Amino acid sequence: MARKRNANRTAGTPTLADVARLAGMSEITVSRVVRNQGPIADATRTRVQAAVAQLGYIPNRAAGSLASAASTLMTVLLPSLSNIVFPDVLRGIHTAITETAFQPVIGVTDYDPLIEERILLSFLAWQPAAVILAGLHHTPIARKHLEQGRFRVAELMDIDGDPVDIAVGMSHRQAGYETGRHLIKRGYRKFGYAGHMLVHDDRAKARYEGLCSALQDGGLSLVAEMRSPGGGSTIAGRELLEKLLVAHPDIDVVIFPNDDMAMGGIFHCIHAGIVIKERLGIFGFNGLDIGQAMPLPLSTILSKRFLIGKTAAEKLLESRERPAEKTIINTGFDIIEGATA
Amino acid sequence: MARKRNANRTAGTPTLADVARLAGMSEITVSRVVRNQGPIADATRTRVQAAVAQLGYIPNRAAGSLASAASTLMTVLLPSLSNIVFPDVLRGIHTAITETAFQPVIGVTDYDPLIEERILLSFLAWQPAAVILAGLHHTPIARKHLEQGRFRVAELMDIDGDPVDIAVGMSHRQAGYETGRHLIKRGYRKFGYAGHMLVHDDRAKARYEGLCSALQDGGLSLVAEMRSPGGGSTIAGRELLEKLLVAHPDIDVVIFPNDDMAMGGIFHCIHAGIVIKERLGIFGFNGLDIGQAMPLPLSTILSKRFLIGKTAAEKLLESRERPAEKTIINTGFDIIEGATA
DNA sequence: GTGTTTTATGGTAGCGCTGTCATTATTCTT
DNA sequence: AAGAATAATGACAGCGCTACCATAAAACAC
Repeated sequence: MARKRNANRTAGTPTLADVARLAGMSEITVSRVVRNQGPIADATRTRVQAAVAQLGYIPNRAAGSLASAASTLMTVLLPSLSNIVFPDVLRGIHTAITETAFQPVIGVTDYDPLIEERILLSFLAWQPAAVILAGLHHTPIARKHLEQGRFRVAELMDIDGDPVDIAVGMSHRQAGYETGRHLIKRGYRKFGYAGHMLVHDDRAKARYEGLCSALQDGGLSLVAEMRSPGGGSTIAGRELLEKLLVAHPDIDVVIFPNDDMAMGGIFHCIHAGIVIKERLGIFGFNGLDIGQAMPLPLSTILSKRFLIGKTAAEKLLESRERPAEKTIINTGFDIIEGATA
Repeated sequence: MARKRNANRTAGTPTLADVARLAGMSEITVSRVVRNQGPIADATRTRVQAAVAQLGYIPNRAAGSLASAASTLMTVLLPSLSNIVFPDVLRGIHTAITETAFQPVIGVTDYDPLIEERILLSFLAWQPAAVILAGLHHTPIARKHLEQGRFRVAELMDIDGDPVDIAVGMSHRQAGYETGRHLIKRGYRKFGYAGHMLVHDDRAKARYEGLCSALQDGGLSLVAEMRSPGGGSTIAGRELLEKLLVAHPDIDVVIFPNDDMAMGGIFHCIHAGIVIKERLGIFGFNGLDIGQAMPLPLSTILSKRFLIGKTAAEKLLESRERPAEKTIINTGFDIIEGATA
């Protein structure tokens, strides 16, 4: 009767007790061997491992997490998967944790703090060992949980602000500013901006503001500005630049919020016979490989997405505890001069 | 004494018992309300929900999974994150499950069945509700676990083979074959292939074989073939085409295993002043947006990656049980005529 | 009005593992 | 050689939840 429930559940799936019985050891010893924890005699280890292999034992992590009040899960909340930036970050995270026991659970927030909050709470139900999210801007409730939780927190991409524990990324404001200065130095004077309408893309916004402030410091300002109602795709960039040039034929350089859109801009120029760089400069952001493989390599800023993900995950692995003090890691950025501006 | 352990663990984190006490109900009733399961009087539900909100109760999924021998986790194993194809699939999966209780745990296999096996086993420790992986080719051990596990299985991308439960994808062999037929119809006769050396990319291989067999059926064969030692990037495609043309200047069309490489090929042609389509046809695979945004839209095959992910996840959500019989869903593909071949 | 089903709730016993505290054998000090 | 430290193992309770069975009240059948 007592076994009935078990019979219907696990139906032969071996447990620690089964392994212990076969190896002639206590459960706790088997547990220690499996977790590679505490002092174990070589002979014991060998015997247990043989029993594990023979039974094909797979530890039950739900039971383990419950007993130890900690899991091996790492919550990763990303704004989007359409934008290659975030798969790159995820790849970096994955590279760092691939040889560890950590397993990433991922959520996509669509750049919406409320969705982020909802997903975060649902993921906290697993008592994750760490939480990685993008940006420094979260809802008050999310922020409270991040600060009080029994897990480490890394906030990626952005470092202009006050992190919970660890921030890894770059200053997007500064990147925008440097973009402006670079283009002014190149001799451009009539600046256009071809953006998108992703309201919650705080980082694109910060770059935009940095750009404007560089122009201002140089005695200039944007002479034209448009935003694509769709997302920030290549097609959107292409169509938007066409419109922008109809409305403002006098601009001599256009800044796009990302490389995808900038490449759309290039394609429009090729199509319309506009001489890139001389007649119209084009500048992107991200430093995608494909932009650098073009006949005219795109002028842009290299954001180190893979490095950001990898660094953050490595930092989180360093300790089991929450860090005593906040850390900000600036991975920086590189201006890629390219041939389009 | 008995409380000591608890004190050090959860330190105030409210449990079901706390909610039950506050609401004046039994734990099981609270559990039912939280899970939205079984008949509950409206008044009870309201009272419980108020208590949940007041305490900020977050259910402990580890305990829940242990008790019910089932989790809300969905294991997703992808070959790579560098290739945009898989983030697209993941996006589709995410779209399908975003309003459900499922949470994706992802692993990256690097196209290696042994890594896939290792990650699969480590993820099975969570008793996932479903497993999604790419391709139909797995190690015998992995296959055994997939067949015997208490979860549903979907194998994505490929349908040329024998699935465990559900396969969602397209026939890559057929796609390769159609590519060959299409190009022959277009008048091309001297075929070159510019591939990569990802040994485990079974699908690229299947397309290659389909292509060869179409050529054979048309009384033709590849006159030139090279493989880039690196991955399948745009840069690789650009450099490879240059080399291929040096060795075989007579070819009149080149097929690439993906759009990224094909775009590299286009960039080489633009750079070298080769008239695309007339002098040299170029054909890719995937139908990426960026290829269609180019001045000469890339001739390619649209693989429906997002749809594959979404369909698979939806199918998995349909039932809690393993399906009685195997299902193969062909999402098909579209030839995009483009302007490059 | 009696029997039967349905609705709403609760008691209890685990799920499979690990933290805590003991216990015994072994090695090291001086 | 006696005491102290270390290495190796085990007993046992309990983590927070849900499956299972039971019960009581309400609704329904005839």
